[in-house]
Amino acid sequence: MKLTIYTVAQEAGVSIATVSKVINNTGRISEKTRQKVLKTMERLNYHPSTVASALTGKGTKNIGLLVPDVANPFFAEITRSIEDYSNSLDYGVMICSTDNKSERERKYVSLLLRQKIDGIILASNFQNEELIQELLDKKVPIVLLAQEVPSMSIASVTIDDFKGGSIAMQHLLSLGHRNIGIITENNRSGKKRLHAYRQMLEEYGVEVDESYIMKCEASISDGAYYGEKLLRHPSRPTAIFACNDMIALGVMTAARNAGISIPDELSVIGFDNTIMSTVTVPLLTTVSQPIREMGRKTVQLLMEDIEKGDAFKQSILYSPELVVRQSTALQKQ
Amino acid sequence: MKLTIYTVAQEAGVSIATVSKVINNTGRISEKTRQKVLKTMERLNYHPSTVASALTGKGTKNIGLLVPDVANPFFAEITRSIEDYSNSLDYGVMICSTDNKSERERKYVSLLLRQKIDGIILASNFQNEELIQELLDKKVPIVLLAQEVPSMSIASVTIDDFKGGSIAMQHLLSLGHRNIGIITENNRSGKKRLHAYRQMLEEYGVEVDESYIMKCEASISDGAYYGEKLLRHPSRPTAIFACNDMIALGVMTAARNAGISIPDELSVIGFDNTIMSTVTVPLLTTVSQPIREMGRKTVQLLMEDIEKGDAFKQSILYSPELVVRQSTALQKQ
DNA sequence: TTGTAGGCGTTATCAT
DNA sequence: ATGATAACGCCTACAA
Repeated sequence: MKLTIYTVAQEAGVSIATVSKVINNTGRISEKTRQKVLKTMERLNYHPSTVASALTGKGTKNIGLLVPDVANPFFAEITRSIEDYSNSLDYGVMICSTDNKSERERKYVSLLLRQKIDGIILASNFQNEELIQELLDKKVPIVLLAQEVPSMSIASVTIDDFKGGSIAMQHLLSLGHRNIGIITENNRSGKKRLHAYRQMLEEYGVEVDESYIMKCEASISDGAYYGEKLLRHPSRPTAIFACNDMIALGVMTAARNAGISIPDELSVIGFDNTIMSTVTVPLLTTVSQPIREMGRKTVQLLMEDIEKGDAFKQSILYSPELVVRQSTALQKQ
Repeated sequence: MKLTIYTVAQEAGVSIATVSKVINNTGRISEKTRQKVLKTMERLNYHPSTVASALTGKGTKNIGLLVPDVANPFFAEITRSIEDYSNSLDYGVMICSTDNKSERERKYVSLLLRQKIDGIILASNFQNEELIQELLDKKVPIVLLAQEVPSMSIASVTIDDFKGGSIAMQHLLSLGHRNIGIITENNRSGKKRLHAYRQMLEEYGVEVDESYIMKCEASISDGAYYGEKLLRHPSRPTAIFACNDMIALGVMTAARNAGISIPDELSVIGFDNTIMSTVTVPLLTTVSQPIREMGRKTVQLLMEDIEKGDAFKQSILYSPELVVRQSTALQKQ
C-alpha cells in the first residue's frame, strides 16, 4: 500500500490540507497539531513526492549541469563542488557531457526541459547561443560557469582569464624567456588568455611570432600533437604556455619523446591546477582557480534566481593565482 | 500561455487521448491522424512533461548514480560512460558522491527516493547494506557496478578482482620479484586482490610477510603515506602492487621523494588504467578494466529491470587485462 | 478509430 | 485553526 499524504492525514486524524501545511510551513496551524503530524510522518517514514509537488508548480528540486566532459579532471572537480552544495540544499544535479557538440547540447537541453529542471548551469564553452536565448526566453534560470557570453545578460561565475594569462606570461618572462609558444583552446577563455599573451609580450618589447601560436582542444593528445609541432619549430621556443593542464601534459609528453628536458631546456606552464598537475614529473607549474568556491557561488546564484527570480544578473569574477612548481625555470644564458 | 497536450489536441483538432496515443505509440490510430498530430507537435515544438507523465506511474526517466567521488578519475570515467548510454535512452542521470560515508549514502538515497528516480546504480563499496535492503524491499531497481554484495540477490557488473590481482602478481613474480609489498583498499574488491596476492605468492613458494600488507583509501596522499612506510621497511620490497592507480601515484611520489628510482630499484603496478596512468614518469604499468563497456552493460541491466521488472538477477563478470608500461622491470641480480 | 472521464500526489484557494 | 476541493499535465480504461 502506497504511502501518500492521505495516509499521513488519516493516521494523524487530520485533513491532507493540514498535513500539506505543516510540510510547507504555510498557513497557520496549532503547535499541537503540527507536532502530531510531524510525529506521524516520522513514524511512517513518509517523504512527500517531489514529482507530485512539481506538478503543482513548485519546482522539481533538480538542476542540470552541462559540462564538456565529466571525465576531464577539471570538470570532474567542478561537478563535485556543484554537486556538494546543491545536495546540501536538497537539490539533485543531472550531469550532462556535451563534448562541446552543438547537437549534444541541444539534445540535453531538450531532455532537461522535458524533465522540468529548475535551473541550468552552463559550464564552459557552450556552442549554441541561440539555444541559450531560447532558454532565456523560456525563463529558465541559468548561470554560466567559467564562461561568458558578452552579448547576453546572464549571471556568471568566472575567473579573470586575462589576468590568468598575464600571470602565467609574467612568470615566464620574468624567468628570462623570450621565445614563448602558446597552445590554447579556441574559445572565449582561450582567446582572453591569448590576448594576455600578446599583451605581455608587447609589454616586454618582444614581437609576437604568429607561428608560435597553436589552437586546439583540451586533451592530452592535442597537447602532444601541437606541442611536438612547437618543439620542431625552426626557432624552438624555450617556454610554452599551455592554456590548460591537459594540454600541458601533452606538451610534457611531447618533450619527453623528443628528449627535451623540462625545465632545463623547456619551461612549461599549465592552467587550472587540476589533480593532474600534482603527479607529473616534474610537477607542473600552473595557474589555479578556486574551483570549489566557484562551484558553490554558481549554485548560490542559481538558487537566488530560482527562488527569487532575480532580475539583476550578477557576474562574479575570481582571481587566478600562480602556483609555482617544477616545470618552469630560469632561461639559461 | 503554456503548451500542454490540450494545446496540441486543439490545434490538431483531435482529443487529448489521441495525442497521448501517438506520443506513446499505444492504441490504434489512423496513419493520417498520427501524421497530423505529429506535425502539430513539431510545429508547436511541444514536448510532453516527464513530471506529469511520471505522476501517472510511467517513471521519471531519471536514474541515480552513486559513486564514492566523481572527482576521482576512475569514477569520473565510469560516470561518463553511464551518462552516455543513459542519455541515448533518454534517461537523465543524477550524480551522487558518497565519499563512502554511510551518512551521505543515506541522504542521497532519501533524495533519490523523493525524486522518484526509476533506478539506482551503486558503484563501488556501498557501506550501508541495510539501506540496500530497504531499497530492495521498496522494489527500486538496482544494479551494482564494480561491487558485489554476496549476501543479496542483486544484478551486478564487475571485473574479476581475483583474476586482476593474480595477473598483476604474476607479472611481478615473473619479473623475478619476491619481496613484494601491497597497498590496497579495505573493501571487497581490495580483499579479493589481496587474496590473489597471497595466493600467487604461495604458488611461487614465497612466504607472505604480513608487514608488507598495507590498507588505505584510494587517494594519492594515502598511497604516498603507506608507500613511504613500505619503502622504509627494513627489508624494503623491490616491487609494490598498488591496488588502484591513485595509490600507485602516491607510491611513485614517495619513491621519488626517497630518491628511489622506478623501475630500476622499485617496480610499481597499479590498477584501473585511468588516464592518470598515462601521464606519469615512468608510465604506469597497470591492470585495465573495460570501463565503457561495463558502464554500458550496467545501464542495460538496469533498464531491463526498470522496463521488464526482471526477476532474474544476473551478475556479469569482465576480465581485467594487464597493461605493461614502464614502471615495472626485471628484478636485477 | 477516437473521445470522455477518473486518477496520480500535492498545493492552494476558499469556506467553515 | 482546519478542511473540502479544484487545479497541475498526462495516462488509460471504458464508451461511443
